[in-house]
This record gives sequence, C-alpha cells and structure tokens, in this order.
Amino acid sequence: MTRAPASRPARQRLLDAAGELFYESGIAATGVDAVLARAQVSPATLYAHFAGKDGLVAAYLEHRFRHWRQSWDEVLAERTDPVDRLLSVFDAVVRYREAEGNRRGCAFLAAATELPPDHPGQQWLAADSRLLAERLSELAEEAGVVDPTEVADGLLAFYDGALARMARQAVAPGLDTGNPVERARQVAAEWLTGRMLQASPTG
Amino acid sequence: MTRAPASRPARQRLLDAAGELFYESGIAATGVDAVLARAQVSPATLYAHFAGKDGLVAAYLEHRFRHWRQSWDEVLAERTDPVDRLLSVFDAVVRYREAEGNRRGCAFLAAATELPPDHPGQQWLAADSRLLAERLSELAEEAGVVDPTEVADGLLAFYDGALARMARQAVAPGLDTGNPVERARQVAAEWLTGRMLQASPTG
DNA sequence: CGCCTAGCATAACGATCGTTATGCTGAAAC
DNA sequence: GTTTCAGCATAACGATCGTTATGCTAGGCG
Repeated sequence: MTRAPASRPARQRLLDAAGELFYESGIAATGVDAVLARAQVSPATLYAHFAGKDGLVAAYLEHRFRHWRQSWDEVLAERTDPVDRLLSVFDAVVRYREAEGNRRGCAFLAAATELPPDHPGQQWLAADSRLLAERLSELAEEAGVVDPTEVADGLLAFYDGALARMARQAVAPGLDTGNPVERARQVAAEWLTGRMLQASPTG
Repeated sequence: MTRAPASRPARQRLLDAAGELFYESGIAATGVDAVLARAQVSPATLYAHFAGKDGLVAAYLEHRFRHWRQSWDEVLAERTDPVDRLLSVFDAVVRYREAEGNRRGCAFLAAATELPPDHPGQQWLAADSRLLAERLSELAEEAGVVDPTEVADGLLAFYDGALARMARQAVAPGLDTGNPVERARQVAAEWLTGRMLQASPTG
C-alpha cells in the first residue's frame, strides 16, 4: 500500500528551492512560480506534497527550526563551563550560518513580520521563541546565577540584537565591520561576568 | 501658477492610511486597494500625488524617519547627564511609540526584510541606521568613554535587540512581560556603568 | 456667459498571483 | 501482456495585483 515513494527528489528539490528563495528574497516576495522554476517541478507536484504555498512555507520554517536546534545541540554538547554553555547560543548561530549559506538576518524574525497571525508557519516561530527562552533559563539556572530569568532575558536581548543588526547590515554597511554575532557574544560575556561578580562575593 | 493646492486632505489621508496599514499588516501584504479604501481616495488620486505604490512606501518611510528623529531630538533636549543622553535612545523609542500607536516592532527593521535592495524607500532605512550609529558615537564621545565606537556598538545591539523582541513578542507572548525597551534600557545602563567604572580609575 | 484647466471618481487594463482540472508516462500486480 | 495506479507535466482557471485611460465637476480668467 503506502510503499516508500520514490518522490524524494521532487519534494527535496522543492524544499531546497523554497529554502533559498524564501530566505533570500522574502516569503511574500517569492512567488510560487519562482520556486517551481528553481526546483524544476510542476505546480501539481507541489500541491501533491504540500498544502499550497502556506504549507510549503510552514515546512520551510519547520526545517529551519530543526536544523537550528540541532546546531545548538551540537555546540552545547561540546561545552562544559557554565558560562560557555550560556554563551553557546552565539556560537551556535555562527555554526548554523556556516552550515547554511546565510547572508541575510534571522529567518524567523523576518517571517514574524511577514506572516499573518493565523499562518500555519507561526507555530515554528513560537517554537523558536520558546526554545530560546526555556533553554537560556535552564542554562542560567545551571550556571547558578541569582536571577536566571533576568540573565536569560538579557542574553536574549543580545541575541535578538545581533540578528536584527544582520538584517540592517544587508541594507547599510555603515560603520559596521565584522560579524555582529561575534561582537554580541563578546559584549554579552562582559555583561555576564559583571553580573556574576556582583553576585558571587555575597554567597 | 503653482498655487497652493487644496489637495492636502487627499494626500494626507493617503499617508495616514498607508502609515497604519503598512505598519500593521506589512508593506507587501497590504494592497493598494486597501490603502485606497481606508483613505477613501480613488486610484488616480494616488498616482497623481505619488510615484506608484513604491513612491507611497518611500513617503511612508520618510515620514516615519522624520517623526522618529524628532522624538529623539525632543528627548535629547531634556537630558544633560552624559549617561542619560546616551540612554536617551531608549526613552525616545518609548515616547515615539506612545505618540503613534505602535503595537508591532520597528517599521524600519520590518521594511529591511520586505523591500528589495533597489527600492526607493531603502534610503530612509539607511538614514535610520546612519542616524543611530553617528549620534550614539557622538554621545559616547561626549560621555568621555575610552572607546566611543565600541560603546555605541554595544548600545546599538541593545537597541536592535529590544526592537526585534517586540516583533517576536507579537507572535509568542511567551515568558515576556512588560516593555522590552524599558528592560533593555535597564540592562544597557548596567553594562554602561560597568564599562565606565572599568575605565575611569585609570584616568 | 463661455472657456479652460486642475483634481477627482468610475471603470477597465494587462500582468501575475496561487490554485486546479486534464492527460501522459512508467513501473508494479496478476 | 494487460491492467492499474501513483507521480508528474501541460495548460488553464478565477482572483487580485499595480496601473492607467476616460469622463465628470468645480473654480479662475477672457
């Protein structure tokens, strides 16, 4: 019956094409025709595998979320120092952006401004936000800081800031030099050590 | 000849409608028809005043940029303490968002992900980036920090982070409570004082 | 008054959007 | 060898996009 279909190539080509075009040119600005042309696939095939463009967008975001979480997992597995583990989110971004060829900013941030509130892909944006908030809080707790929530909140601010600046950087090169993520990691490290020094002497 | 036209209302209504719809629903997702319907204006009138939709988008971004810069100017005029002046960018965002009814994140950040590189509105995104970078550097220099560029860079990271988190917040309420901008101001203040304490004893 | 020009609405344009109905092709089942 | 069915391409659909051609209406000037 439901034998393993030989349709892997078509579906995979579709996802690859969507991944590149949606990320590079934006979701709304990328027409279905462009995806079909790049994947060399017919319209009927797309609608046989996905629930229209919205379904393809959701699949694109899901793939991106899983890949991103996996990158973070890998980096986290290599770190033992509590502070390094807290800052691993920045290293994971660098690794993730090296794995995929990412020139623009955060895909989830971009999708958050493009997608309507009831879009099926919104669940993956929420999943990304939840992953960041929960994992950073856990790591802050492991690190033994006095107020894990506030520390996680601060790190999240640095993280979002770095990703947002990447989106800006694509427009105006300006005075920005180097990688915003790496600079954010450095500033975050300063802030973090300052916060921990404040707390530990009293313990 | 070019007598002052009585067309103020039509053009103004157009700008108002565009401002609300572009900001609320996104630029690409907002059709010209929706703007025309809200402004109660005919298509011909739009194309008589603006160079198509792109021209209207550019005018929308220009208005937003000027209003934002004015808000910052006003806040800056009230501050005398160098640190307060450095942190005024956060207060200006709060004031700006109170003046206009802003529920979503930064309009420039959203436009940066939506607009193609050759769009006529890009100049205002670049103007915003330039204003932030230059003014923060100047204020950092006035404050007498050892490395104005790095301080401006760090504050810009906090600023972009706060705005990006507003965009996220609209999607996933998550653990976020309160205003991201106000929290970013507080964390930025901590970081800034820590940095200034590091430097001043050596002077 | 009669003309003329500016400013606007009505209506329609071609292009492109996302989507689907129809028909071909090729391998497994008997 | 014939049947059958899944997978795919060709072609076209209605809807909506941004844009423009046409016509009406009000006010300045002869």
